[in-house]
Amino acid sequence: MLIPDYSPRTIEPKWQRRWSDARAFEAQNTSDKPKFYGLIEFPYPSGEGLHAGHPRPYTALDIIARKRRLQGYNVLFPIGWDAFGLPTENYAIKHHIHPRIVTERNISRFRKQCQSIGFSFDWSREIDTTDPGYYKWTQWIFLQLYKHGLAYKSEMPINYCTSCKVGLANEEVVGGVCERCGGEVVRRIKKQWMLKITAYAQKLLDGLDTVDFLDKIKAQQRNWIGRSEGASVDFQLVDQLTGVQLKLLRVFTTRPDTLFGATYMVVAPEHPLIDNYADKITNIDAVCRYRDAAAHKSDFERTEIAKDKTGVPIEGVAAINPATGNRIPIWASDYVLMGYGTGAIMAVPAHDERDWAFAKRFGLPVVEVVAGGDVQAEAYTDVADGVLVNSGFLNGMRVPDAKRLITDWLNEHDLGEYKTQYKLRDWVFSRQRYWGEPIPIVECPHCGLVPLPEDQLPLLLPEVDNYLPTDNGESPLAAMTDWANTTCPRCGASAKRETDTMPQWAGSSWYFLRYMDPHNDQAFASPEALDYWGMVDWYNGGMEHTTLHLLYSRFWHHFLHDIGVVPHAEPYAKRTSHGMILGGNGEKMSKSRGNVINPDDVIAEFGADTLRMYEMFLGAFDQAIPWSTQGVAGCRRFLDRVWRIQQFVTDSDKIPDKLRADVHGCVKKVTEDAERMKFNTAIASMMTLVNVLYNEGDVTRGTLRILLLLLNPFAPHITEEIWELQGLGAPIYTQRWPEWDPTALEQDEVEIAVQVDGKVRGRITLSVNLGKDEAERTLPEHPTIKGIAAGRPIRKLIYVPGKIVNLVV
RNA sequence: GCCGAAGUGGCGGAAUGGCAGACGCCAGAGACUUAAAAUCUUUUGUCCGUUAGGGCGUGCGGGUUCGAGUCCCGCCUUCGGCACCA
Repeated sequence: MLIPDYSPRTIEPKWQRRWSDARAFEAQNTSDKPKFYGLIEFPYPSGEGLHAGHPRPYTALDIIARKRRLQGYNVLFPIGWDAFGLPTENYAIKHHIHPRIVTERNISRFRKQCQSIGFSFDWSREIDTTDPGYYKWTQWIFLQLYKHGLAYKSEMPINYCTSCKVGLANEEVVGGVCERCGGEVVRRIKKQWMLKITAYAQKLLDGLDTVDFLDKIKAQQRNWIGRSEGASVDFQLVDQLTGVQLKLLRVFTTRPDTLFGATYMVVAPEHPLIDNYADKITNIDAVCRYRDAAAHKSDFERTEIAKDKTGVPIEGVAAINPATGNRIPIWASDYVLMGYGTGAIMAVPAHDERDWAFAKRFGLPVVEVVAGGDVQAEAYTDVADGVLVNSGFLNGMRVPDAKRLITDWLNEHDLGEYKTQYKLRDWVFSRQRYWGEPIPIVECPHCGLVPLPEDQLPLLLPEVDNYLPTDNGESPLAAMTDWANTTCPRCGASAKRETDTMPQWAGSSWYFLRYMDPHNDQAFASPEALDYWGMVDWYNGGMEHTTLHLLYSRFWHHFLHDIGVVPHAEPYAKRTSHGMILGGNGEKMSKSRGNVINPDDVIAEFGADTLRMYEMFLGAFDQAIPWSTQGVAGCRRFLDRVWRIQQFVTDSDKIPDKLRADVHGCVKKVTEDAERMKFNTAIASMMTLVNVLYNEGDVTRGTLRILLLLLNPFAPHITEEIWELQGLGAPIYTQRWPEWDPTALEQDEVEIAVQVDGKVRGRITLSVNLGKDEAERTLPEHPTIKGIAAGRPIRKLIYVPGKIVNLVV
């Protein structure tokens, strides 16, 4: 049969139009079919357009979505744009273009690129977080959080460039200086909006037991939440000169059993104790100097264990160890962080590595309270087996018992109690930026913080001329007095709007709910839609989003569930992750490294189907992989071979007997591997099948049908085109996924390897029905086995049916 | 530093504790062609050997096991995250 050339340039736009005209991939909000909601992380529409990394997870879930449709599901596979954010704003500042214009331009480029790859997104549900119709509901959710006491204002440090006089994102601070001007960056305290995610720490932990996330994702979230059990202990502070009792200093410890070994205390340099007792601290100047120096370091720099510990003694104020009654010194050191626990610790140098390093550095006493190590040589941190010494009434007890006893004792004497502590910190929700959702709160001199009434949402971003933050560190909106000055919704007095905006995380914390009912202007989604589509069945994204976006969105969803507006506590039933695509040189793709691959170029040269195949074939889906342009050609070659199969298709709907095992084996492999995201081996098995078909030269219409159905989710355009050319019926997207016949895969005999002491020395063909006992009895007499043993006595024979025979000689 | 991963031919990678290197790329040889491209056939971990065959091989060092790329202990290196990039 004469066939036309394979021309992706022609057939790909053709099928994209057909699917679009037929609304082939639009999800129905009511259906008799079972539902499947597959979700990818919606992109940030950057100025650079899609790079080769984007299509990897998109193609993966597109394969799942297309396969599910063929398997008879009503599939929701949506797309949108997470379009607020810093890069757009910085671009707007630099080029004096409104960020909305920049955003629109970027979105339209992204949209076009996604369409050219043939993703089966439901374009009728496209959303954009910067659309007032969308961010109205982001603001609405914020108001609910506020009304339930989960949004509050608190003093938090921001990075502040002393030269540009603007607040900076962490990313804009490089090596401790401002990325743009190289100026000095300090931490400045500013009142900021916070969300009380810590109130959900336990729920977020417990919820993990109910969902199907990869273990490494659960592990990272658990560690991030960082639950630890211990005790809070109050230390009496005293004036060192007069001995007069001052306030209590509270610490959290996971090792209350070591209380007798607490020989000093350490507070974070920002600890309020310093200001409270400034008049009593005799070396207050030195302490303040130390505090200023610490303000220049990040938490990350401060807690590095390898570096030398720094610190300054707080003279004039001491603490009383409640167990020993001893007066112990207090130090300020930056290895204690204000953000974790109480910002103060009891130091037990004998049994904590950081305390040990600090004590050695400053000559503080090290007192052993758990026997078993040499605490003058190194900290002894074993908790399981130690026995208490030098610890009064705890002596002779094991660590776990001592923990209980001392905590009970503290409790009885009103000096402390059992305490569960989380590493998780509340979420700083303010940004001193223009391109974000305005926070719908008014600050009234009489009423305080007043939420905007819900009927006034959305609170629109005003038009401003200048997107630069103001030189006192306030948001650009603060300079927009027409907008910022308003009246109090409660008392009508003149009042001021909140001028900080929300972080980009806000819009992405609930977007998957909007897809369920994107055009609803009465609610963020109707209860029916939420009920029908929830939960997301399969959410794939990057590992880099595990601890922030994924946790933030789980938090919001738990909250929405608690106030009764969504039907499930957890948003995502299943979460998987993909590896990054690196540049050809093995480094992260970035403009500055000059190793960015643009999918448009690949499509122009090889076609979208080749791009999709290659992205899925180049390696294990969950691992980072460098791009190889040569590998792309191999995938195109495979599609060419598939195309040319048409030359020798015979007019039979049967699968030839001799090919049944190959064809059904491939159906099984592709069906199962796709579910496990083993796309590379699924493709390999289709390549193997095509090689077999070429070798046999016997391709019936029946065989071709199955090959095309299997390949369709991976390479949808070429398969539809061949299907049509060969007259195989209505388009593939209306067809059914094939099933394999297990009987086709059964074999009577199997050839297995024979090992001697674990090394392969020969092979033998055995019946698959040969039992283990029978084999171990009869095989030593088998001529082949005897030959392999070569006269040596067989001491033992291990037979694993269908796998191996191992002789021990 | 802390948390989570990864390390296998020239390259990307495959392998429920059971034949290491499937599939693909690159490279070599051959066929077709006036020629080239494309395509097809074929070789390809490495070392010794004419062959038969054998030695060595999954980051490094130990261990468990009849058997380890896979499990355990200790290292090294690389990647992701570390809360205002998203």
